[in-house]
Formats: sequence, structure tokens, C-alpha cells
Amino acid sequence: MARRTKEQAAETREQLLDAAERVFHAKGVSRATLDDIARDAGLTRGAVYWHFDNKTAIFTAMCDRVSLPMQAMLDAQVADPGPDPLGQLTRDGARILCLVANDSRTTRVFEIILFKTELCDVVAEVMAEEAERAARCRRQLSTVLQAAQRLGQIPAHVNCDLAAFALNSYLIGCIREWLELREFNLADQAEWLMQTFYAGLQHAPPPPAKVE
Amino acid sequence: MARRTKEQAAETREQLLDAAERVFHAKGVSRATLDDIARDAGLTRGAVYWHFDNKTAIFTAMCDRVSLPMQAMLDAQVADPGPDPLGQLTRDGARILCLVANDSRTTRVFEIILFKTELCDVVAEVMAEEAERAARCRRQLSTVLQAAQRLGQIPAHVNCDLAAFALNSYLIGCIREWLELREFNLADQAEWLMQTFYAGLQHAPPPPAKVE
DNA sequence: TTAGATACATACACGTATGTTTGTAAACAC
DNA sequence: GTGTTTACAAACATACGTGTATGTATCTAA
Repeated sequence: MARRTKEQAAETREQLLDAAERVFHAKGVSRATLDDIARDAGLTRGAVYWHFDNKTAIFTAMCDRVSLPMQAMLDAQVADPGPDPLGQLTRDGARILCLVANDSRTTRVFEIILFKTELCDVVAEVMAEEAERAARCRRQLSTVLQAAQRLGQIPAHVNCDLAAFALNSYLIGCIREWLELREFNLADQAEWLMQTFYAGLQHAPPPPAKVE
Repeated sequence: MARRTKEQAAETREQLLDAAERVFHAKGVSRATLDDIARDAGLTRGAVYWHFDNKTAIFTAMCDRVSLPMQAMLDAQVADPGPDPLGQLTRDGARILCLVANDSRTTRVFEIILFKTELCDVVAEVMAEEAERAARCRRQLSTVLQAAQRLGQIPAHVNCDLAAFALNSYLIGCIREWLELREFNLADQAEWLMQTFYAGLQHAPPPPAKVE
């Protein structure tokens, strides 16, 4: 096959990632073949091996296309907590839920990550990256919650690390269960879901012990 | 190899399921080989094919060993809501979290289901079963929440179906994130986590629209 | 006591995914 | 205009998992 220009090559790379999304979603990451992906993109495995080292490289590149923008959003939130951290956190959580509900690429990639990927020793590098990313996310959430606590939006006895864990769990859980269910409009209920959780934080009972 | 007695054969079946837990956990369900499982149990694939049709059959049998007892627990809860449904639900949720934290078999199987299994078209039968089980679980939770609502434990404007979704999501999310994290004692914090969520339900804002 | 069923082990055939190597036509540098 | 590099396609070698067929030693029932 003939050589393409730089822009054309970059475009086929994107097409390969699009194809990877579809194939991973349809067959699961493990059962997806590099030939499946190439074929779906109208290419051959030669193209795949030219742009990526192996299947793992495709997977991480595909994840980065959706996770990097979301991470940037959280970074901005931490840089400037604003006058109403809890309210802002509510709106941000709802915004993420709406993104999952409405942006098809986000929907598909979240479904792949939550339902169609086996994290195991073989992909230990990816697991380590993911664990680091999740830990950073929790630290950032805890920071924002502490800011809210200083403003009196959350009782002083609440352990912000544990609350950050609960918040993160709730968000992931809602995304996961809604993706599995799909019986109601998540965007419509996103605000209520987040507000209800924060109402719980505001009326939380005193903790039994310190989490470390 | 010589024929064993019925009891001995039943025991090797259990050993194969134990081995499947270990191998699925270590390599992921897709990458796990029937030879891996047989070898781990000190047997050969002949034994595997004698007791099970294929890998999917092993997987479902392994899941049933932990999910059936838990389902029975929820059934009992629905059969008799008792005088304090919300409090009972709090204790039940905490009990499930403690089970995940302390019972090693439950821990391992939940890790397999949440992190090391790819639900895709190929295992559509398993997916359909799982969806039905989840739907039933949500219906049961909604029933109990309605009982609590009639007793005034939850505001009348709360949509119990949506609340059941949120509760289920929260539980799954907490299990998932704790399994990934493991940095604190989940059993110690289980009560607080559940009580905080129910405090949110009790102080939930009015809904924006009806979920159907 | 013996015929058949049971509980596995062993061996084979088949498909299939992977990594690599080679081929090649167009783009680009000069 | 020629040489080199790019961006793939095509072909190949290797390995591996699955299902099945077959072998076999023991248990069990009549």
C-alpha cells in the first residue's frame, strides 16, 4: 500500500482507535483480535503494528482519549475550590453523569473499562497506572471536601478521606449500574442523585473510628 | 486413573471450583485455561470435562457458591420487613460489606466478577441471567424502601425505584472501590458508610421528575 | 463374579492469535 | 530525478487453547 501523508496517517490512527472501541465493546478486550480491529477499520494488522506496539498500547491510547479531558476538569476544580465547594462538587458529579449518559464515546469507553476488561497480572502496568490515577482522584476529592468542611458545609466530625472514598464509590457505582440498566434518563436524575448523597454527608453520624 | 467413590468425586468437583477461583483471580477469566485449572487442582483436563461442559459452566458454578447464600439472605429480608425496615437495611448492607471484607471466598469471587470478567456477546446467557438477578434485587430493595416510606422513615416525595437504584449503586461501588484500594478496614467503617447514605435519603430534596 | 458404568488420564486434530519478516508504492528530502 | 523513508499489506512461522476421541482402572450392582 502506498505511503500516506502525515495527516492521513494520524487519521488512520484515530480510525484504528475508533475501531478498537467498537471491537472491544462487542467482544471484550481479551477476545478482541488485532485482526478484528484492523478489519473493522478497513485495514490490516500491518497498520495496527505500525501505529501501536501491541493490544495493550491500543487500549491505553483509547482510554486516554476520554480520561485525559475528565482529569483536566477535576484538576481545574481543585486549583480553585471557589466559594461553594460542595455545590460545585454536586454540579461536577452531575456533569460527569450527564457525560456518561449523552456522549457516546464516553459511554462506550466506560462500558469497556467497567464490564469488558480483565485487570490481571498480565496487564500489571495498566493496573498500576489505574491505581495511581484513582488514588490521585481520591486525594483531590478529599482536598475539596476539606475545603467544604472549613466553610461549615460538612460537619467537623466527618472524615474527609472516608467521605471521598464514599463519594467516589457512589459515582462509579451509579455509572456502572446505569450502564447495566439503561431504564431511565440518567441526565434528568443526575442532580437529584448527587444532592441526595451530599445531604447524607451533611447529616452524617459521628464516625466510629479513624480511617488511615 | 481409577474410579473414585461418589463422595470423592464430589470433593474433586469442589477442588476444581477452588482451583478455578485461584486461576480466574490470577489470570482473568478469558486468559485462564482449562489446563491451568486442572493443573492447579492437581488433575488433568479430563477431570474438568467430566464435571463441567466448558469454562462457562465452571464460572457459573463458582459464582453460585457465593451468590446463592446472599440471595437467600435478601429473600428473608423481603419476606419480613420488620418494624424498622431502614435500620434493618442498614445492618444488612453493612453485613454484606463485612462479608466482602472478611470472608476470603466472597472477597475473591467478587474481585473476579468485578475486575476479571468480560461480559460480552459471547457469554450472553450469563449476562441475561445476571441482568435478571440484578433487576430482581432492585425490585426487592424498592419494596423494602416503600415499606420504610409508609412508616415515615423516608420522605413521601422520594422515588423508591430511584432510591433503590442509588442504594444498589452505592453498595456495588463501595465493594468495588474497596477491593481496588484495601487501605482501611471496611468492616469497621461499614456501619458509618451505610448510615450516611440513609441520612441522605431521609434528607433528600424533592425529585425533578418521575423515573419510569 | 462379572458386566457395565464411572471417573478420570492421555493423545490428537483443528482453528486461531501473535509477532515478525518481507514486499511495495507513494511521499519527501536533496 | 534519484534515493530514502514512510505507511501500510501480505505472507510466514510459531505457539497455544479447545473439543473430542480413546484408553483404563476402579467401583457398583445384579
